[in-house]
Amino acid sequence: MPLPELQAIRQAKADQLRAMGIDPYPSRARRSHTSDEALKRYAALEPTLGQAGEDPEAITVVGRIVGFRDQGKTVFAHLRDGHGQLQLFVRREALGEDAHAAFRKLYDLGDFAQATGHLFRTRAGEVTLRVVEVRMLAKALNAPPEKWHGLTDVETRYRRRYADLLASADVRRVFEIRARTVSALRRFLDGRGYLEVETPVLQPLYGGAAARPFTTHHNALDQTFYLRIADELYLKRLVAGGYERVYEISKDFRNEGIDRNHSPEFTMLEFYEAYADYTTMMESVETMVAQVATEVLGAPRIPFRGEGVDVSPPWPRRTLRDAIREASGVDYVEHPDQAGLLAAARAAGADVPADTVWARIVDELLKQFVRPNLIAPTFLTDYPVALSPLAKRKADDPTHVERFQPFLGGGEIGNAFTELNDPLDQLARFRDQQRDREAGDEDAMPIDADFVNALMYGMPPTGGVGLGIDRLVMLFTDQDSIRDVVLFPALRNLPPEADPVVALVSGIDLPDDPAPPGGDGA
RNA sequence: GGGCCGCUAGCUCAAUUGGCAGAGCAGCUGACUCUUAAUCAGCUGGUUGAAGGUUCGAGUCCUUCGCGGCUCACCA
Repeated sequence: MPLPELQAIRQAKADQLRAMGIDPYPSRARRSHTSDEALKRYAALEPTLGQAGEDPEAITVVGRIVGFRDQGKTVFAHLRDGHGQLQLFVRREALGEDAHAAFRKLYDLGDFAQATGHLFRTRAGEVTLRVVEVRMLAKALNAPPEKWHGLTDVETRYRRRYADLLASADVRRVFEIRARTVSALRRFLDGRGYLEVETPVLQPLYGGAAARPFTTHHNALDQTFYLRIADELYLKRLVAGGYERVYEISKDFRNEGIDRNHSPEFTMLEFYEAYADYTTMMESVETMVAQVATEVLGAPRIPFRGEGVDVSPPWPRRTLRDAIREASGVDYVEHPDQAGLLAAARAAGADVPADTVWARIVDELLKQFVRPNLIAPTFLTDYPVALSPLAKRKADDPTHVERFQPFLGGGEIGNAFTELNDPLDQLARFRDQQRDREAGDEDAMPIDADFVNALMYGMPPTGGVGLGIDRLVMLFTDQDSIRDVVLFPALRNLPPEADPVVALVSGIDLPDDPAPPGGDGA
């Protein structure tokens, strides 16, 4: 048998259609109404219709067959399109005996079909199409997942997202919200005069974040390239070049662990504004998130764990130092050396390895004591300079930089600062990074001489923000895992011999000399 | 990478202390003129993730491997 049983049965039905002169994969479809347009049409028409309650005019709809209830002379089916679904009422006397028999025997759940007929309301009250003509648009060989439970195995859902999507309206909704969120962010920035730009994904030198890159190779140039870990340094070059407001929505890549909050490729929004500083950018962020939430979700409120969290501006602002001090009792400013801070952190109950560097201990205090409680939107501001090699120092406190991170739902959704535009300070910070790098810190940034050169031409005072789009979408859709807001999350390859899809497809025997499309078997 | 848990029919799930691998959905055959998780009768469908081992006998116990989830470490 060329196909497993279930697929072979459907393939045989396709062949029967061909034998009847019907192409099971026609090139064109016709539709006069989407499902929601049909429902609206009937709602508007119903009061004017007589006793019969039937639309005298025929309409044509298309979609996938998602329900099929055969009662002999009558078949009820549901056709789902991108806008909803519509019930079909398929009667023998309306369709003719042969067409009716063909519909009953040769159409299956999952097939795409086109139906023409008249709208009416059934006794059970559902607006339904009384079908006078039906046509196959695409025969499905695989049966759809179980109609009530859908796909529950998360691995299968991620590997075969198409099956997940066709089985689950909830999953489809998540990615619709994602798309609308990205488009609302664009609208917000476009409306404020930002220019959307595209900077290199393949970079000869990576930078702009503390992370390990993916490395690749260009054959013709015989040169190593890195997949970008951030857009920051390129976008600031553009500000130095004279654009006052730029943004990019980019896939960034970090060669690090994968977990609920981390994907090796993820989507980041970065935007930079000349003559702004980090306080301006805080206003932009809180306004943007609230406005986008209103546009996408209907209110400035995210559905956090079923509870909901208000994201209306203004968001409270607290310095990192105060937040840590209040939550843990540790004032890191009083412990400028590693040993002292380590002892204080441990005394406060933090779990910190003995060899943790000073800046990382501060980060641990933030993570362990502060972050989990930041459910309502909050800006933490003013970070120690050691944590932020691209941010500008505070004028009144050179040990801290003008940086903030927006927190929401117990996690950070971004990172922002008044950008460092002093070329020599930037060079010094790069050199510090270089020293960390030589000391074995693989995440430390390499020196980007060309970026320093750009700053030497002069970059205006600038505020910049990076926002994690995946995390924002997780909050907007109340999903706990980044994999549930990424359509095709990165997964380890199955060995071919263990992959059921490879087994299915490699087991298919095709005719030696396949007939031209639509011609075989006819 | 470490620890814990999981993998049974196309899909969703069962299977007592180790004792004949089952059900629902889907599918096939048939019945049925307003159903909507339609219903009714009958039927098909399995290398229990893979390979070894223990045993009279393994879905179940042991070992190794594969993939996934959670978690810790690293990070946004």
